[in-house]
Amino acid sequence: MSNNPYILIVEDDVEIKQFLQSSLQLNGYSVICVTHLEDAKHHFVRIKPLLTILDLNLPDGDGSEFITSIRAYSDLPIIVLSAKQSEQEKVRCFDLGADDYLAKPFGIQELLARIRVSLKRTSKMSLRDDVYLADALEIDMANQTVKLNNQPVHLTPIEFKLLFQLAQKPGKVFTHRQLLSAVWGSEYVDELHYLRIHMGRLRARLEENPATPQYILTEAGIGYRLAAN
Amino acid sequence: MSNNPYILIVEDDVEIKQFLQSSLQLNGYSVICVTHLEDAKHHFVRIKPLLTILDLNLPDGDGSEFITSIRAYSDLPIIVLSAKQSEQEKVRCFDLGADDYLAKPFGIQELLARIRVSLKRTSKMSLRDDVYLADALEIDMANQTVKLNNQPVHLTPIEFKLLFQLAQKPGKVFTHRQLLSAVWGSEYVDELHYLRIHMGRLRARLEENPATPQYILTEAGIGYRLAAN
DNA sequence: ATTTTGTTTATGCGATTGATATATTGATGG
DNA sequence: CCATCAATATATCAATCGCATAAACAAAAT
Repeated sequence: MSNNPYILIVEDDVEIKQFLQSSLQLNGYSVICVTHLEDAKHHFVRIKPLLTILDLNLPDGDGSEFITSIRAYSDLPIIVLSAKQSEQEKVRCFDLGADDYLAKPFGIQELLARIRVSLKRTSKMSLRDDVYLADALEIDMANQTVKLNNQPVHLTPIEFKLLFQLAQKPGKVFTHRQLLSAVWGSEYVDELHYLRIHMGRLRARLEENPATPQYILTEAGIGYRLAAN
Repeated sequence: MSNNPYILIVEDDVEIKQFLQSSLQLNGYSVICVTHLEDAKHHFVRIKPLLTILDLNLPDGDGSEFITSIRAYSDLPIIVLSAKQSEQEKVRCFDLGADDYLAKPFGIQELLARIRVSLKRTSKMSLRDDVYLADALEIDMANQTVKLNNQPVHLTPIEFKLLFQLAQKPGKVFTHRQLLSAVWGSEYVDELHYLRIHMGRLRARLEENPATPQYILTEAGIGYRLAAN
């Protein structure tokens, strides 16, 4: 759902790839390796790696194309590796949106240090505050806060998870089992009463008149949904 | 008082200093140059430069000392210049808190590109560094002072960091892990009790009645935030 | 030498959650 | 239209969890 703690390595040279992979893993990072541009883009979208290590020279194109396409929608850090020492090339990469550039041959300790710097910075950036908006309901993921008609509403952790789940797709019906699995875990899919109780509590907080709910709607025999529009 | 659009150059070699200064000015930056460590620290506190270019080899000490003392309270970017190519030296600087490291001789275009990257990143983080004022509490980010009822309050370094972190975005909830990572480092993200203890100590200093805090608010299960004003 | 920080233990409090019981709703067939 | 039953909602209470704080002390830093 959110950022996975992965480092994506885009490198076609088998030796360097192995070297990077084992070094990073030894330092406690989870690593995913790809060798082609298209794979890289595909994986980036899916796993949202905490950081990408990118070799510029790839079999199916120039790595700088990767930077451009990623930077259209994400600020996650990219560290470029390249055989080229050319200053022009470095400047080009930086201006496309690379965060760092190491020319080969590089020391692995330096790379690891630069990775630490990038990761630390990301964690300080407090990420973006993605906010869900559904009618008068405002759900701030980063702050785990909810506002109703611009009034802050206090929710407990479970209540927040429930509401967040429903807000993934307003209007869509989530089955009891889906909600139980998402909030409590897959081993709780039969504890229907948990859901009832906490939905009740959630309504008590959000609904003016819980008996005739405006936001959290019941689909008898199936589950619940958040009012669309 | 607030962030001035200055770049601080800490460099004792006259030739390089001149070269940097004119290059940066030609590219539209305002520049302040100093040659000594003590001057550097002094100016940093006063002008809060958007970025610092730091030569490690200074007449009155090692530049890394500057990094350490600055990083105690500020995340403004620091780019290190050094004649040393030593990987160990680079790693040391990065881990102290440098944002980038260029070994001499370097290309001015590369330096300019790296400066652009750092500045772009800072502007995305949009942290505040002016004065937070709420009721009787005054946090002066530029001067690193805290006043309560116009009386200076003494805070320990950790207490400073904690409070400044919260003051980066009053009202925003910082998770336990974010605070632990920002103040102690990412390897401490699970030491929740550190946070509790020191928040308690901070409250003891700032809050009239620590049991019903006015400024430092708890978000149960998530983290802490500074009361918005 | 003094202040600051890390570590542990214990305790009280209030909020959250889970468990149980009871009430309410709403669809359906008589 | 009412009776019935299943599904849903709520009310109440107890167990648990998370938080705050204190105290005591060692270790580290200044």
